[in-house]
Amino acid sequence: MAVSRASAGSVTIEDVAREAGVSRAAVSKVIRNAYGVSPAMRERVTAAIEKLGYRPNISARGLRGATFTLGIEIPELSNPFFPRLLTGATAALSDSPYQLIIAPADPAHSEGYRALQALVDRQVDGVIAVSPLVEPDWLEALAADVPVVMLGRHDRSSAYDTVVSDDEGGTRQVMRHLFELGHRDIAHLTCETERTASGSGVPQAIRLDTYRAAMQEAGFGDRISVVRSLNGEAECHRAAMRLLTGPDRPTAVFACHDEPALGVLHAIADAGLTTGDVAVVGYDDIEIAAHPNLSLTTVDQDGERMGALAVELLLERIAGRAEPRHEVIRPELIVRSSTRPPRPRGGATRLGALGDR
Amino acid sequence: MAVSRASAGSVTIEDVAREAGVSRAAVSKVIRNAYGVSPAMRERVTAAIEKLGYRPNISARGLRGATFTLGIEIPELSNPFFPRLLTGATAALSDSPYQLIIAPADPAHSEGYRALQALVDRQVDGVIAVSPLVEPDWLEALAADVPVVMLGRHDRSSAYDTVVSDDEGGTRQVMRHLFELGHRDIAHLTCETERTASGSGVPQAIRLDTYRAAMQEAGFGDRISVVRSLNGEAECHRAAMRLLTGPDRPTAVFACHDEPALGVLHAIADAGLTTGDVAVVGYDDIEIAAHPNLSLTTVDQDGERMGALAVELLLERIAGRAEPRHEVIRPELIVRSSTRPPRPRGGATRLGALGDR
DNA sequence: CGCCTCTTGTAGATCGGTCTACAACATGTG
DNA sequence: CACATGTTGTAGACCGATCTACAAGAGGCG
Repeated sequence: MAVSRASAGSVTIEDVAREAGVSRAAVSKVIRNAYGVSPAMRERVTAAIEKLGYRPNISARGLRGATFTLGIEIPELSNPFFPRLLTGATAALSDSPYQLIIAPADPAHSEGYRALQALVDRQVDGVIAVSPLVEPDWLEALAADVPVVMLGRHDRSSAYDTVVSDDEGGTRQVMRHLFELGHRDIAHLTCETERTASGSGVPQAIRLDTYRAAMQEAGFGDRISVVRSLNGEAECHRAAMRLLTGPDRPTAVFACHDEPALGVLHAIADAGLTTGDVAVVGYDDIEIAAHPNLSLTTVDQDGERMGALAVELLLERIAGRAEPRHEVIRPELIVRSSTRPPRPRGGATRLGALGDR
Repeated sequence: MAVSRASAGSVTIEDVAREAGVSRAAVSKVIRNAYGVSPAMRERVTAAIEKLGYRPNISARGLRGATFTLGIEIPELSNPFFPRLLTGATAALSDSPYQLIIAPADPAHSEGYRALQALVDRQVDGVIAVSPLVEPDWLEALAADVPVVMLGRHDRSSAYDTVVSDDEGGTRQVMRHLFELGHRDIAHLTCETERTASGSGVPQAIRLDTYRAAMQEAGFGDRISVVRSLNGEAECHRAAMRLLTGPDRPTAVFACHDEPALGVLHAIADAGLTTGDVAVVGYDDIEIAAHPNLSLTTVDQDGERMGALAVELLLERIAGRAEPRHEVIRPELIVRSSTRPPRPRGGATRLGALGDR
């Protein structure tokens, strides 16, 4: 283990300077790779640092210069999509001097606000925000203080950069796939209303709007069926159960992301049905979706890429870029066995009807 | 939103003091709730803080006093068990002045070391370490600097507290359950060797040792079969495939945690078998294990409780406790449909053999 | 040789808080 | 009334770095 002795009590820059027989400023220059250092001095200072196991105190550093810390704020880590973002972000930083720290957004408190504030209070050099619910205005004010990259929301601002997936495109792929299989009674399972206000820029809102538009355009406007549910597997399961045992059982359910989709699969099993009876599509392509026992058709968002891209943009901002950048990732439909053609129920007329579109 | 304007440029304690017409020290006293503040002064200072939207700079604070920040280091967030810890820890802090920050352990770098160092460098008031692989000595040195709680490893030290699950007890429950169902050819799927060295205190090592002991004690010592695999679903799947298609197919597989167990279920499906042919047991009870399409028998570790307990111990340490505390959580076997009695294969003799134990 | 420039190193202010020591004043007590 | 005690507020050192301004010395050039 070539790991330095755990910060050894507290060796300060003063100690290093004494050991090397130079001034504090000299040591500072060496560790910052600043101008005005002779090879001889660098040598001696480096040796002293090594010998004493010196590590700069980031708090002290933060008072004047950079902390080499990037903060990322994440809601509900229980959703397996978010760790994908983190994996990408961490990997993108692995050879840089920057360290990523994560602040979990406690849902009990005002969602992302507290966590983002906490990061800024700690003098991070930049923040990545994943919270879908913080107000754009507030975020803009934040961006005046510190570089900000917003992940996964579609509103644009010149104050901060964004990385989003093309949610409309992804949803279009889902709907086309279901239409091509012959589905027309397609329900959409999404979150409670406040999160999906049209125009809010939240991915779920765009998926919902696109679902509606696609149904309209395909001539199935009268079959639009939107079911809302609170977060959590149990809640989604309950909502799905109502949907499946209700009077107008759809032949396919498109869930706003994979977790509710798994809840639908759960309900399908409980209702004694199979995905042959009711097709299911999710969104995100979380790892477990590929498991043969679930085999969920879904949309891959490449969270790793999004995380890495967010870090990249943030580092550019820190390096001085002022013009905003807004990156869009192309999602990809992954077809698995949870989507099959609808079973003919009331005769073959329906399939025929689709044929003459 | 009663959220203060995003740190508003940078209002310092100086500004607040001027606004309230008092000294910096007075403001400091108010925000720290220190002794020697009259109600009148408190009033004026509080008003000034409110008016200016002042937020203390944590870096500056860290230079002398506390940062009210707890750090937790987590390996591989992709494993859904770890978010459970975080949920518990976050919830335990939701009404305290402390903020949790997470440092992901980049597997590319020397696992937990870098992340733990990063936290200490940032002057956290205490750290929770989840890394199973950092050396106890190193951790002890760390604990000399800052309060430490080690989560999930069984070695004890007087320098730091620990929170662990009773892995031996959990494994005993698993083995008893399998024996009672009639299984004797039970294989154990675990991680690569370095992680499971006996006596290392790593949970996987204890589960392995207990598996071996239980098999011996039941008289099946000659049927002990340990399969090793790297981390990751794909790797586990491959290892499981070898096991299932090999000459001595076991009737049950006990995996060291849920992710490899899901890999085994995957392999079982691929091999055209069912859990009627090969029973599967996992460990951790991650959320998806309860899904009817998987229905994995596993051991619940109550990660939320462990996380909350770790925070509790850490706060005690910070408050001054010096004697170590070592908490043990009792795990609980959750029986689902992935474990059924073995199918009689070579006649009924085997079941008979079990009977005369 | 005198002057100019470039390199190398240092002194000391500064960042925004905390905390100790102490001054000023009020109150209680013999 | 003199003195001890308690309360309330302030001044200023201090934490550990960064960073500006500048001094000292080396080398180049007419």
